[in-house]
Amino acid sequence: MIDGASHRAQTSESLLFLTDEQLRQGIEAMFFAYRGFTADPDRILAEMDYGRAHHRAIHFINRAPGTTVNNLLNILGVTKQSLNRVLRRLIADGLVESRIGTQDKRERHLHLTEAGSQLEAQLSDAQRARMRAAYKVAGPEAVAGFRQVLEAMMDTDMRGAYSGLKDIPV
Amino acid sequence: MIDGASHRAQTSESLLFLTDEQLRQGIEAMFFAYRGFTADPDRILAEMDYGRAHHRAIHFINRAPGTTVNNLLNILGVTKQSLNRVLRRLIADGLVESRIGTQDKRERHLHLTEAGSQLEAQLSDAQRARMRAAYKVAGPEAVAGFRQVLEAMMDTDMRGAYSGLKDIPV
DNA sequence: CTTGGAATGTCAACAAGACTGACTTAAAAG
DNA sequence: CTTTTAAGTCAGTCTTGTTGACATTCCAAG
Repeated sequence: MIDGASHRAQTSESLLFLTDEQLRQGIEAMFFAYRGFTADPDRILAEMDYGRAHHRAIHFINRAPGTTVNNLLNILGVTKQSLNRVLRRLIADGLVESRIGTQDKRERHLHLTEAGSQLEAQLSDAQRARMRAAYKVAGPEAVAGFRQVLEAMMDTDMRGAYSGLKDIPV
Repeated sequence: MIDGASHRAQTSESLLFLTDEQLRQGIEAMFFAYRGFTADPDRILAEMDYGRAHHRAIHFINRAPGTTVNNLLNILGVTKQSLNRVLRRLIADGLVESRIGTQDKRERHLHLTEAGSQLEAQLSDAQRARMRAAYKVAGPEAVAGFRQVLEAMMDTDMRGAYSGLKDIPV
């Protein structure tokens, strides 16, 4: 710090976006936006008696085909028992296929079936549509900022999980 | 549209941020960030056997003291039975006070007690701390973009609900 | 080779928090 | 006086999270 004046100027001007009021608005914006974010897939899922948990499983299986149950567990941050109930139903309904690992027979490798892929496409089309509309309205600069804040907000071990990776290292 | 060339330029250059891959990354960033967003309050709540539902009620009662049950219902987007279960407990535990309306005696106006305010402060301090850290890392420009995208992503009837209003008109 | 521990996955039971539907009470509005 | 509105309650269901107990499989140390 070179002098007190520059510090004061920084606190009173360029750091205005860090006031409690600004933060409260950000918190509420996050709450309402997340509701919008899930609203469209939720409607589709409700029609076929699935929930958000099924969506999350389908999404990440599509994203990383052949992923193991354990890997999925770490990404989703739930217990294996909780995930297992969801997977059991998806497998029974013919949306997901569980293949016993060839090298390690304890592992189950998960893949979407044709029907599973179709539902995945339907769900992510809906979710992308809203995201695309929001991005379009806000513009590329805003999108860059959006992504920066989200990245800084998540737990550090999740930082890289969504970028461009084939395998999700958690 | 003036000519095909300018249209092509727009699609291939300035709209690169609207690719499916970009959107997928945004979707996953939203998922992971929301988990971070709720993680700190969740830990505090778990210690006293409360859940996210209690947090939401406490947050919005603090935000709009004297709000009616019906108003809260519209903000939270749950059924009155669901909200009632949460409010009953908060009132029994002495965190929330329910005052019969003076003008319209059918209405119940909700206020935080001293103990309720203390918990609210504890929860929002934790949540603001993470938000503040993220804002600080990303910087004011990014924050502006973050807010723009979130606003565009929420349902239109929720747009104004979090800005600077005393009463939340839903 | 065997055995014990670690990893993986399954089954059962329970709790929170959402939902619907039916109903009551009290007060306001017509 | 009748209807509508605001709030609350009771009962039952569903999703999705939790623990605990258990089976299977792999691997490494003895």
